[in-house]
Amino acid sequence: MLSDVTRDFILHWGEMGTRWGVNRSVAQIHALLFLAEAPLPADAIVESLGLARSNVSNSLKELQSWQLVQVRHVMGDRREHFVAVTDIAEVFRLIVEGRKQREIDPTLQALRRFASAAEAGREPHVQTRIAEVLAFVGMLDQWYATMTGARGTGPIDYLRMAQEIHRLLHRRP
Amino acid sequence: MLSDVTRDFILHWGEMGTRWGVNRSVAQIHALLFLAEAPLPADAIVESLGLARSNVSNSLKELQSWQLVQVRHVMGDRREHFVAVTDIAEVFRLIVEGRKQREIDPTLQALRRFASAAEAGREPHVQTRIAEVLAFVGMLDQWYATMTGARGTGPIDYLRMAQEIHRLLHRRP
DNA sequence: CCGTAATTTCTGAATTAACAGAAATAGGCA
DNA sequence: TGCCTATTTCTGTTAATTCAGAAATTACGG
Repeated sequence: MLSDVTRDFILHWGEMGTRWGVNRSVAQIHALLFLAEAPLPADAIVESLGLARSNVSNSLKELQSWQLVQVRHVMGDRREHFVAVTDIAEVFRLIVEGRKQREIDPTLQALRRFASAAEAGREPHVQTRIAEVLAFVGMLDQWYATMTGARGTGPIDYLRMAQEIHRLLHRRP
Repeated sequence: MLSDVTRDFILHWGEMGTRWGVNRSVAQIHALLFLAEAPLPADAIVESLGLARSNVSNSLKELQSWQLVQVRHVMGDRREHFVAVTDIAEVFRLIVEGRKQREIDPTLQALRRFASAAEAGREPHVQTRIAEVLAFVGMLDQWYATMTGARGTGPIDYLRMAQEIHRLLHRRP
């Protein structure tokens, strides 16, 4: 049985998921595992959220492909148990990484094709605009690589650092 | 009649839109206006993309609410013409700003409620996790405010700066 | 090697979102 | 005021997604 807070958190998370192109079940299961104290078998998820077994199974596979959820084995129990990454900064990183791989990278590819085609074409405006988009997305990509590549620093450290630097640069003379 | 590049760009943009929770028509219209050389009346959009007039009307309203598209009036023409923001960095900023207002801010509110409720509750794990999420989202929010609040600097300058600082800090001794 | 429990895959139903067309409204001009 | 054009709102349909249940597969224990 879920507590009120847990239930509300899961519902909100699910709702947010749908807005960001993630299906509700996946987001809810993720929220549940994120708050769970111990690894949960699929059955427990089915009971807690009232979803079909198959749905839970597919959603868990999806979450594993994002590396947000891992399988654990419990001694004397044949079932698989699932845990979510609980470090919120790491969760964030994994989500950004996943979207990058699935969407930004292909978009970069596509933009490069479009840019070539536009150069060959007869539309200076289109050529310029696409070149600018390409440059911008490329820069975001670089920036992301930098941010996550920093040895020993997670996104939180990075954000703190950026803030601090900004304060130094912009403090009143 | 659209050129091949333009058409492909619009299709790709539309596809990306759906992945990020934006409806296809809205994203396509945005792409079309983004590449357009001059302000376009709704009819022209209908013809170019083969959408229903009503759909175009609603989508334009949506885009205006994001400030991504503005209305222009052309002398001697009663119809409204539409232009998109073409500075890609500004487009990026507006999208982030929109999502922040519509989703992050309400989420922050909700998280604060959950955090209070969790404190009152009897689940230390839940309390800790939610507190961490709240802290992290709050930090992102701050960071965003800093990034966009920088006088005279757009996201591009900010990204460049961040990269440069990172290089300085991490260069081999 | 067979039986059982666990899990995944497949298929169809149901829900939701996107969209076109019709009807209604607003805005200007004679 | 009355007409014409542009635009929006409303409503029903279509398409896409989500999801449950059944069937199939896999893994394990005896």
